[in-house]
Amino acid sequence: MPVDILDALNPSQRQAVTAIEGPVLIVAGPGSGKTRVIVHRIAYLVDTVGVSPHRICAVTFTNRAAREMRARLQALLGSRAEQLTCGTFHALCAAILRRDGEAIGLAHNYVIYDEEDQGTVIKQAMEEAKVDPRRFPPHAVHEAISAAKAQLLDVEGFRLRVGSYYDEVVLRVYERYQALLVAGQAVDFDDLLLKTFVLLRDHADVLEKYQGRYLHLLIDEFQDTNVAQYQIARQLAGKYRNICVVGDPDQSIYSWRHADLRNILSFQKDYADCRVVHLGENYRSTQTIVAAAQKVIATNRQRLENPLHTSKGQGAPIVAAEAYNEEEEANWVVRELDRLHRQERVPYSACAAMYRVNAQSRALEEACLRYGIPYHLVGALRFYHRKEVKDVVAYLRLVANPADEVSLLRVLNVPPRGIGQKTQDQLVRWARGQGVSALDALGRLSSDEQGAALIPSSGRAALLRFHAMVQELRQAAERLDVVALMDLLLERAGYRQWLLEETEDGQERWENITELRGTAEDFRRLGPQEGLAAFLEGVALVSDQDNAEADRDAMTLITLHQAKGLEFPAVFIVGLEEGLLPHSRSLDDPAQLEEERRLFYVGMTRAKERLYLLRAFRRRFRGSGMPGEPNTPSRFLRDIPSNLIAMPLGSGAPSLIASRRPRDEAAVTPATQAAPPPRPPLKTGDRVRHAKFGEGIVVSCTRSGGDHEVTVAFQGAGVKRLLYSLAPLEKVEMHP
DNA sequence: ATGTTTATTATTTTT
DNA sequence: TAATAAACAT
Repeated sequence: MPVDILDALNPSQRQAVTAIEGPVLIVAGPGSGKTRVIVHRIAYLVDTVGVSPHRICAVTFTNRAAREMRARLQALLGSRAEQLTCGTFHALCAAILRRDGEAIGLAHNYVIYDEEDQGTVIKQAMEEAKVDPRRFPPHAVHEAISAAKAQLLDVEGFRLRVGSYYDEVVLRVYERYQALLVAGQAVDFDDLLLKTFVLLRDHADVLEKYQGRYLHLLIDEFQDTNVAQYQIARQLAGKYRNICVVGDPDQSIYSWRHADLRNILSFQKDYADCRVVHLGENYRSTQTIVAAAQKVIATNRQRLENPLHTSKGQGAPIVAAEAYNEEEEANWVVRELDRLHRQERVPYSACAAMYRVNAQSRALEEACLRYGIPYHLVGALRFYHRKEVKDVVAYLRLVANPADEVSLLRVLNVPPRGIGQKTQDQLVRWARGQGVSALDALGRLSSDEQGAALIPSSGRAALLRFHAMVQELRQAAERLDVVALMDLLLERAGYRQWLLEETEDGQERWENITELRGTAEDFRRLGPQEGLAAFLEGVALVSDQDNAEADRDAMTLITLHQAKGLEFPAVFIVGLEEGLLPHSRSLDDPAQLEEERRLFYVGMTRAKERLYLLRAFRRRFRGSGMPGEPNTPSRFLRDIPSNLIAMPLGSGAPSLIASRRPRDEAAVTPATQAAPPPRPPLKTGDRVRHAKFGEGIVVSCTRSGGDHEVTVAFQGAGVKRLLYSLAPLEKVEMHP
């Protein structure tokens, strides 16, 4: 019902939803109901205006966001939501290329290389181009190529832009790199965009097909799009010009992924008639938090004014505190969390700790473990990055696409088959000489005596056996679905047995394979060939598995980058120190410094009710012994008006953390809550009394961090592990 | 061919 | 610290 769709919206939101003709730019501050607007806009288009969902394309930045959007639309539109095109730019492009890529010479069964694969190809390319990987780190060269592709510069385009010796080196590698991808019928992430752009540019019929289909185009997180993505969007919107982009320049934090803020300016220039809607009402955070965040972001020079206001109450003051080191900092967080949980009935899941670099999660994790607080670490070890998962995927890729040399070399000797580096090198060289793929070269081994002579006889038999196995799998792939194929492969390759019997943590790793098998189940219904292709595409594009235990009441540990788009009633931002938040790598560049500030802004605006800003006086860097240099408080703290900041809990003195003299160490109030606990309070054999568990005997008492972990065998309640500082423990004197 | 030791080097990471 | 890669030994 149309009334419902518009009813729950404020005037500017309503404007954003109903402005359906022509180009629209929605500037949406944090917590302003951005997702809500997008979802309602689509529902409005379908329900009220009568646009077929088939003709709407919504682009998001993560698969997670796409899934969420689809789910919310399902609630509003029911099964009609299924016809909607909704996904990331990469997924959209992958689908277009799968359908029409042949027009630009892309095999229908092309593979998508992930970062690791791309790395191997780069190294190969550097070797061929005779570039010393020690002088030119492969990662940096790849980065340069990736940046070029994001600006839509292919090899020829880049050649024209070469302006330094370094560029020239990059160019040489770029040429080889691209040739290797083509030979393997493979694309990298950047190619998905670049090749789609080229396809739409050079093939009017294909362009017409997609332009004609998409009557409405919506792009979320527009501030984080790169040039290639923007240009593709322009192509798709070329016919109807109904393009709606939503973004917030102040939350642009991915310039290092080639996001280009100038896209917003370009949009206003390219679509001079575009309507601009500002969503400035924040429905998320208290006045205190909004005001502080506004002050912080207002310090940036490169900025469009975008005032934000909230109708919420003033709320609690922001708490800023200094701990002695990262361990105490983490303890402070966890103790306060525990206090919130007990005194104010705040669930753990309402709280998040955010940090600049992943390494900071460790201290927090340890503190959680120490205090028995459940936590959920976001994005730690990614499922599809695990060796065993990648191995199986490589086998499947090889079956789907025999030209994929990277995958072949990955699994050729996994499990070990006695095919060493030397044999592999020989094989590759011979294949190159013959101008065939490595797998085809294997096929020729038995008949070609000359070629065979190049391979040591010991390896030859193993190679032939491997080839026979792959051929068998390829035949089986014609009739077996993905799951059955996977099962066959695991047996024939001896992978299962090897994993379980020969490797460390074999059991655990096998379970990961089982999980992978589980995700493949969804692709069964697509039938043999289709299912395999779709599965591989999904694996390449959906690198995050957020099937994490969402039902558990646990606090969230997350990087500031990953936190974008989320919200929590209580947020702890840790590591507010010069060199960490602003990160040392951005200190010398004003533009990067502004991005660091935006990152902090993103973090602050995740908080609904409570915001804690922590820092450590000394911080150890990657285990380098003990002390760590004294830290200077982050310059960002200076931007927060002191009347919005409370003194640290438990501290008698007023906090001068937000003072204009942050270098004045004496002015900084230490967080007394994080004070070190007493000396070893108990020893094994001591008799203690606990308020709840009654009497017991100390089994052990060990230092854990700044605290003491006491294991006690209680008479009635069994063995418990307790923290001395928290548990209501009392020593019972043995004898008079 | 493969296992072991030492050297090196560290942001962020939606795809 | 810890992860990875190159060098080295078996």
